[in-house]
Amino acid sequence: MADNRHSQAQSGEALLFLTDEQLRKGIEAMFFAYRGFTADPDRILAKYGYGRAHHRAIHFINRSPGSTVNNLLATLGVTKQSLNRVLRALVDDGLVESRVGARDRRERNLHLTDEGRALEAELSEAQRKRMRAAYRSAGPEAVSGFREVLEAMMDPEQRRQFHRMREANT
Amino acid sequence: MADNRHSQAQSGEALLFLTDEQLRKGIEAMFFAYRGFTADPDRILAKYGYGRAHHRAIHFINRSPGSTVNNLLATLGVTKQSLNRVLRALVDDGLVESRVGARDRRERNLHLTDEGRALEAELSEAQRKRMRAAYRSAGPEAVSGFREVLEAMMDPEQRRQFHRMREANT
DNA sequence: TTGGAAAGTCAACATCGCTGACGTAAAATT
DNA sequence: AATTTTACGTCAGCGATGTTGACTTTCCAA
Repeated sequence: MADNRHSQAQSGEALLFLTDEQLRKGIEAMFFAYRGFTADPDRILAKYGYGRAHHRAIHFINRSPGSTVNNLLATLGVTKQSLNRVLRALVDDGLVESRVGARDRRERNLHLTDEGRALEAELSEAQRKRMRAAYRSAGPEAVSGFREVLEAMMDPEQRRQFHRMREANT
Repeated sequence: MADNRHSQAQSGEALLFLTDEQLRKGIEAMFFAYRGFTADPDRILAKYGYGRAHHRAIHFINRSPGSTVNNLLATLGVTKQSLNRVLRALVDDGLVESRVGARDRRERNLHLTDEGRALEAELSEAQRKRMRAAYRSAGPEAVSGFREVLEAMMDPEQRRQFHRMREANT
């Protein structure tokens, strides 16, 4: 139960990366890396009195300008009450604009203001800087593998969201 | 500012993975993948009325049995007050044992009880199952790249913790 | 023997998830 | 035209998890 005994017996080296010990190291790597991943934005957000929830909202509004609240809800995977609290703060502070939908007036189309874009840029640059350094040090092939494994770790629903994001490029 | 214009000019394809767009995709992949990464444990923890903080404590106590509270604090990167609340719940519920240190009686050596080990196994198996599936689908070379990039993303302090963990194997 | 480290505790607070309930407006359906 | 559904906003309350600050107890070591 503690160790994956198949790996050695079944096909030797080829499956060594599937031992329980290797999997545990992967789990721990995710834990520590995610801490690094959020560290820089967290420091910036603290300056403005925001949290990670605000960052995520800002990120995806910037990513898909004009998107509706419901879309954002699905992307973020939180309740509307939770998102509303965050969104209200951003709108009140003038970082996000909420426009009544043209086609369907029940909908609200979300956009970043200039001020919102400025914060997005600050957050994004810090995060990209770390990613760039990690990518550069690991090299293109490692990056490709990194992306493959991450994608395989997502739930199907999350993977759909992830790919939908790819199409939403301007 | 919006796009990394060097990449094409400087050395063509070789640096395409460092465009801002590629970096953004990496950032989003981390976000969505981490959600998948924690989804299974979260469901299990909810059954017992625990959260992620309990999971992390259980994981690292299992990983380094007999470790002190201070060690755990450094690994988890939280305050002792925050950890204490979690640890107290686990001790009260009989999942963790806190033994007075033999050499230094101020210290507390933390161990999982049989019940604690049972929950650890349940959580760990769920998480490893997902990792195993992701690793298998991506292949050994991808896994190697995955690990390289994750490690490069950590803060130096976190990387030290990460490697220290490697040595702590029984 | 006294200073300080390690651990525990209490209080208060903030972020950010959640559920439940309710209201309004607009679109869709019957 | 009346009803139902959808989209959004909001209030109230709760829970997990992080924080700072202050204080006590224990006990090693200079």
